[in-house]
Amino acid sequence: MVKRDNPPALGHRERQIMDAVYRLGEASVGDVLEQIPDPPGYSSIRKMLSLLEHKGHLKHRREGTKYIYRPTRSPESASRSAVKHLLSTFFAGSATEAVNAILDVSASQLEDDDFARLRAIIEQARQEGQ
Amino acid sequence: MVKRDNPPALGHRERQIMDAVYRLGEASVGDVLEQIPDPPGYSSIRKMLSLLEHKGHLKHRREGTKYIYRPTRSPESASRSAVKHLLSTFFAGSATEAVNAILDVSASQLEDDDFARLRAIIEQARQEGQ
DNA sequence: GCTAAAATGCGAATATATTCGCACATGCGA
DNA sequence: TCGCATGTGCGAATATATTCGCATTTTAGC
Repeated sequence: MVKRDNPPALGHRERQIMDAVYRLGEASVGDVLEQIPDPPGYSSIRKMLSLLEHKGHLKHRREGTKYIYRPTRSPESASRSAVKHLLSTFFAGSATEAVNAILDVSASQLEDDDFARLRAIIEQARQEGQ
Repeated sequence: MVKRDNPPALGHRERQIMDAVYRLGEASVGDVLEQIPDPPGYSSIRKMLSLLEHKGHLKHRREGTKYIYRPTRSPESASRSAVKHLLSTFFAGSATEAVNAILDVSASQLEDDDFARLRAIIEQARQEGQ
């Protein structure tokens, strides 16, 4: 009844698991399990990981008796996409609005050093952008 | 066979549609349709919207003959969550790293005004954070 | 070599999400 | 008033995602 050509998109758990792996850099089944709130059983995480590998989002290596998974896509690439998506969804593409929102969320935890670093980052971007 | 207590999470299309509505602020079926790449039929979008309303994520009002949907959660609240999630997933919670990534992504489109604004934002955050 | 512990492979049940078609309502111009 | 264009309501088929249990494999120690 329906055509279905496009690459299948990720479900909610799949995204949770991918996020966990990105957060950790690389992860075993147990590592992922610990990252997920209200987690399903060990078996389910395992299944999901191998499914994600099958779909091409993860790869694994063996370490001793267990599998260690990591994303096939680099963190840089993935985060770049996530940032773009965030900007376009909530900030009309405006970098300044997005930065403002980030600082709102985390201003209370920043030290003088961080603000100095931020100024430097902006200055560098200004020079590179021209 | 399985327990199921928790609030059901959003699927891929559901998220796409919520994102579209946030991007637009408010949207009719057709508006959403235009926002989605490789979109399903009009009927499907419609179904999804009413489902999302049923789940409590959207509400609608009537405008002439059509429905206009908007999120029940404020853009501020939703974007704050999205920002936190982005930070923790890709930047180990570091605001400076996140800002750096944003500027990487959009430095080429920024004007002098924007950089001035960024400096002001940082300065303001620095003062508020103390 | 045998056993327990810790992992994986895989089948298969179940829950959810996603898709659409058909019927009905409404507004509008011929 | 009739018929078309544009909308909604809703049922129901289908596709996907999610869950888990059982069998098998592998490692380490006795």
